[in-house]
Amino acid sequence: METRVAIFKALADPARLDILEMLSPEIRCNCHLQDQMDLAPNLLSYHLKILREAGLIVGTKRGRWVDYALTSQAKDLLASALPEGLQ
Amino acid sequence: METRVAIFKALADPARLDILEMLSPEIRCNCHLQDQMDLAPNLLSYHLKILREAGLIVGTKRGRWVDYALTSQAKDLLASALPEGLQ
DNA sequence: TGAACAGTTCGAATATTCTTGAACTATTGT
DNA sequence: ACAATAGTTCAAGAATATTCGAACTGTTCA
Repeated sequence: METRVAIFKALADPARLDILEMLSPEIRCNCHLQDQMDLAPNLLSYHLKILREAGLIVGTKRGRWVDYALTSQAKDLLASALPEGLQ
Repeated sequence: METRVAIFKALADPARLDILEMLSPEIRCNCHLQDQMDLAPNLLSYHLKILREAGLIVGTKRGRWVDYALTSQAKDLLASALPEGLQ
């Protein structure tokens, strides 16, 4: 149940929805998100962390940068978090 | 965009997920929810209001009671709120 | 009419989340 | 080694959301 709530909390923020849009379906380095989003770098990190902890995205280091992408289970995770009647 | 966020905020709470489950797909009077949920009546009202304002449920008065049901658009609303890659 | 009941609304207290600024880690290039 | 850069973490304050208790509206039934 906690997982379900964490997923919806993760989605319940404009900045995080924007991030998810940018990762759909492409992989983006943090630096690219940074350029597009007009957010302080630490705030961007904060939002990325929440999405990561919800299991929706994953980041892999590449030199100085981090590439973020939707996880392969993101779709399923979300689907199974939805209440019965809304699927 | 505000609508999208409101929908996910509405889903981001255990009590509200429980309520939605109970309304899937049946119509339930507030009194039934009350019996099942071990929540103070005013708190239940609070959560119902948030779901109502997000457009997910609708309440119709019947005598002293109120029957709650998922709205006909609930599913579509949610679908169109999801980010591209998670549909 | 008036008492009992179902549900909602209000204001204040509490808890949670978001934002800010500064300090920190790790990598690159000189 | 040093300076510069990309990104993260931390502590605090600000903004929101949730909870609690009490008061309120409207309906039923005697």
